[in-house]
Amino acid sequence: MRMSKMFGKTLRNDPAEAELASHRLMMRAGMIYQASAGVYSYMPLALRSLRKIEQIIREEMDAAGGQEVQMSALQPLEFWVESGRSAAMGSELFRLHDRRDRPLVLAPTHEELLTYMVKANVHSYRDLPLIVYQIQTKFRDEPRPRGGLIRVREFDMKDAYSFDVDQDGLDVSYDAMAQAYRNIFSRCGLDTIEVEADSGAIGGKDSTEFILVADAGEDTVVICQTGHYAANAEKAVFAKPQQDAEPLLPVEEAHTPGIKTIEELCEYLEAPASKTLKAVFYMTGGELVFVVIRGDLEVNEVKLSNVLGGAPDLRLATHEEVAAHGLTAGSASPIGVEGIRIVADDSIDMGSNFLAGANRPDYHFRNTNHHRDFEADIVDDIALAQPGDACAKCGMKLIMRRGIEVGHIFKLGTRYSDVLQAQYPDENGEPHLILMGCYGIGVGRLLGAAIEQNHDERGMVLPSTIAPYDVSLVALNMQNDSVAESAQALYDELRAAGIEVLFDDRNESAGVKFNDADLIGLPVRLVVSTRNIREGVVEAKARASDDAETVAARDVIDKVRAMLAS
RNA sequence: CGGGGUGUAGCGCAGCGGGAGCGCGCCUGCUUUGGGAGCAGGAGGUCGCCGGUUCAAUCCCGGCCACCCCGACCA
Repeated sequence: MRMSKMFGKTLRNDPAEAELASHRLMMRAGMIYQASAGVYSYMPLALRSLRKIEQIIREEMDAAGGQEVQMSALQPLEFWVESGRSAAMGSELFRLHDRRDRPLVLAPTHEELLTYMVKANVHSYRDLPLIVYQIQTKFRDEPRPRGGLIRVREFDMKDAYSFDVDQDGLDVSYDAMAQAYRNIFSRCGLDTIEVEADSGAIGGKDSTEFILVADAGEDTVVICQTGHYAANAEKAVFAKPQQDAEPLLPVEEAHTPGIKTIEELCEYLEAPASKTLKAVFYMTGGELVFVVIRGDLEVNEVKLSNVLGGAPDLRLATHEEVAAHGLTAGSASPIGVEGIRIVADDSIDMGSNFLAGANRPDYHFRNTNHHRDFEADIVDDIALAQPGDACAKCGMKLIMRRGIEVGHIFKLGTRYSDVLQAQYPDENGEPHLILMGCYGIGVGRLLGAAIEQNHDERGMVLPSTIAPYDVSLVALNMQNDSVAESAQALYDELRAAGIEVLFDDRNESAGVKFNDADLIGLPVRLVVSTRNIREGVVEAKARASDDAETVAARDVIDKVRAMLAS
């Protein structure tokens, strides 16, 4: 490609709107054009990278036995009502009506439609297992798109879906997909970690996220220093500090004037936070939920939502809502509370004789104990892991990192086959529900994440496998006939050798060309100049390196190939 | 949806009750060519939209919209 003709110009100023490096650099390089919040068009440079990423994905999916399809993005709302996800996805689902006023959606993902397609085409256990995948545009009306391609409303995604006769088969498909994912990210030049994850609105049980560690990431992951355990903070478990059991003591009331927080209580009564019970109030679907957790821990709202069976619109209750139920925020405890669901973290059973609110202002109880003094309706792990907590597996300290979720794989089980009645007959003609898995990669997000992980102060430093071209061919002084001729000859020669070249044939100064080459960040830069021609050489430099070297003109192809391979 | 911020030329920004500007980019010509060149000339704007105040509004007031950031939410 001749840069003088390329659609997409570089900018000399950073666009003010872009904060993330990947967003800023893609804007500056003229790779993307924003139409609306979280809606981007891809210019040629970005599209070439995306096509390369797609091709890598396609090869690995095919190698794992996948068959590619393309499904309709426009779907009847009916599919989503039947699966129950119209309600579950709420306003995240783009909805529209056709001219006959029939309700439609722009598909945010394709489990429902593909399940119907499988019902129509899988008639026997002999047709299973089956892995089907698609690479296409999906739509989600995100509450807050951000970060360029990192979080968008219209996006390209690879989704694969597996269909198996039983759990063992699902496990095999899931493991095959996990390995394909490792291959894909590795081939794209990305360092990812695998973490246990919450499955959210997709549903299902086991799920693993592939996270690219980056400060700009939206997700927080919890990692054991040993490397044996890693999980999304939404899901992460940890070893809660144990306390020796004590003989149960009688409840006593303590005067605690003006004391409202755990911190104040601990100071006033000279007790550790782990000897207190904290009351936190949430609202979900109009119901107030009383949450109790040991004072040294915090509530994990995703875990809380899950133990409540998927609490819609879960949020902290306001002081007014708490007061309306006759409770006293700041000195509340579950003792004597009736008619309100009480959800407890299992930490309240780790220890005894806790300090807790007395349900009237300025008083607390000493020596409260679960079962003896109150009974929780649900007891489960609803605690949030914090940096420095102990790993549940080995006891080593957990650390926290920010990361970008580039892939997520789920064991859906019968979540969709049950509600949509996708069955197969076994050898005896007996019907069984098909076991499903689904496996997603955000293609555009992967490009953004790749740039997030591979850039310096001058621009992108793209992995060779996903760079839009292999080589920046920089001709210094195109006005000079010998430079123009020899650059053109090298351009032709490189292309004939199957090397993809972005030829900077513009009539720009050396500085502009070098800076643009650094910005776009192709793996190899070749320089043709009068100086080099005089010596019969071409200068070659890897984008990732500070050092350039000169090579004889006849050795350039071999040199470029070697640099691309390294 | 809550909080904060910004809307003036392609990009970055200044301005201010009465002439719409600067830097970069763009066009023409000449010179220049190893890290964002020089000189000369030039093009480009419903100052986000609607309404109000005023003799007069880009500027003041009100409403709306859009975009960005934090949070909520979310694959």
